[in-house]
Amino acid sequence: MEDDWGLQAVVRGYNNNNMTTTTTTSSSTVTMDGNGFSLFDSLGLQQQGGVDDGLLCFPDLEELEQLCRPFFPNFQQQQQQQIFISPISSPPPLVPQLQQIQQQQYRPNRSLSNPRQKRRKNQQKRVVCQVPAEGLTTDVWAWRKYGQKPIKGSPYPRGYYRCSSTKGCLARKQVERSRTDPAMFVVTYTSEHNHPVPTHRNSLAGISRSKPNIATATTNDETTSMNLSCSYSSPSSTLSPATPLMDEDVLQQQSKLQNNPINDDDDLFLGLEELIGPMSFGDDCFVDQFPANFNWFTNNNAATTAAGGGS
DNA sequence: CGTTTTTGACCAGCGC
DNA sequence: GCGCTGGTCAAAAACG
Repeated sequence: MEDDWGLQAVVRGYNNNNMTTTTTTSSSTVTMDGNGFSLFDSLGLQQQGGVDDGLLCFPDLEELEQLCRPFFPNFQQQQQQQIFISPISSPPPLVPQLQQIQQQQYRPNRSLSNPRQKRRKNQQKRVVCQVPAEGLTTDVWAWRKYGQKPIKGSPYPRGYYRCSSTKGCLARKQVERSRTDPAMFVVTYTSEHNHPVPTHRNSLAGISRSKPNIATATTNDETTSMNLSCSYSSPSSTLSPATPLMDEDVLQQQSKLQNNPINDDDDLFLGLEELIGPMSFGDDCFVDQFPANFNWFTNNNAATTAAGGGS
């Protein structure tokens, strides 16, 4: 697995350095630049630089605003604000309204009464986040890998993850290395969490299935495994994919993290919950919950203001 | 024992 | 209709 970037047991969020987030609907996409972007500022752009894989901009401001409005009753006011979100926190919460929409549109779980159903691909809404390799870190959600596929046109396979916090949670996450910039990873979220943020990790047993040498824990030459059994508490607890991006520092960092497991996570979880509320992330339109001038900060110390969407 | 990753197989969407 | 492609399932193995 030396080159298997497919996330290991749990993919836990991001460090938001240079993170770019894109919300995609059937017809449009919103790209959020992690360096303090203005969502609406970006709307005028035809194409977001630095975002590969064909990400587009949201062409319809009104559509976006309508999506946002249910989540931001004071939407206009919030456009004047800046909301800081901790790098240890997950992307924004999910809104009930969108949850309903999503559940109506997409029920991929074959275990449900219906046989496997797929929403038409071109109608899927999703959020695409582009994060640096070292930005793939912790997330309040627990993700379980359920598949990996090579993607045509890309030398890197795509890993498929689902939320493992709660049975029946439809949240999905896809992670693949950027084709144009192997140092970056494209994380795509679909569907939504149907449960609050987990406060304990007892459902996450086995997340730290780290192997003695992560750098060797790969199965695919073209992929890199990201060890994500890291603590949430450190702003530097960013784990990059094993190789080839793995460098000495990261390996040491991972080693430390593995030797210093998640004892403190509960406190952090609670802190997160207080900070951001019982958010849900994974619906097609999470990003829509951000106010227009949302800034995604990478500095842990800056993350003191509740992100939009909390309860 | 409960959880995870791995991975081949299956299935549906889509383009031709 | 056919083939390609992407997304998911599920069995087996591994881990704590």
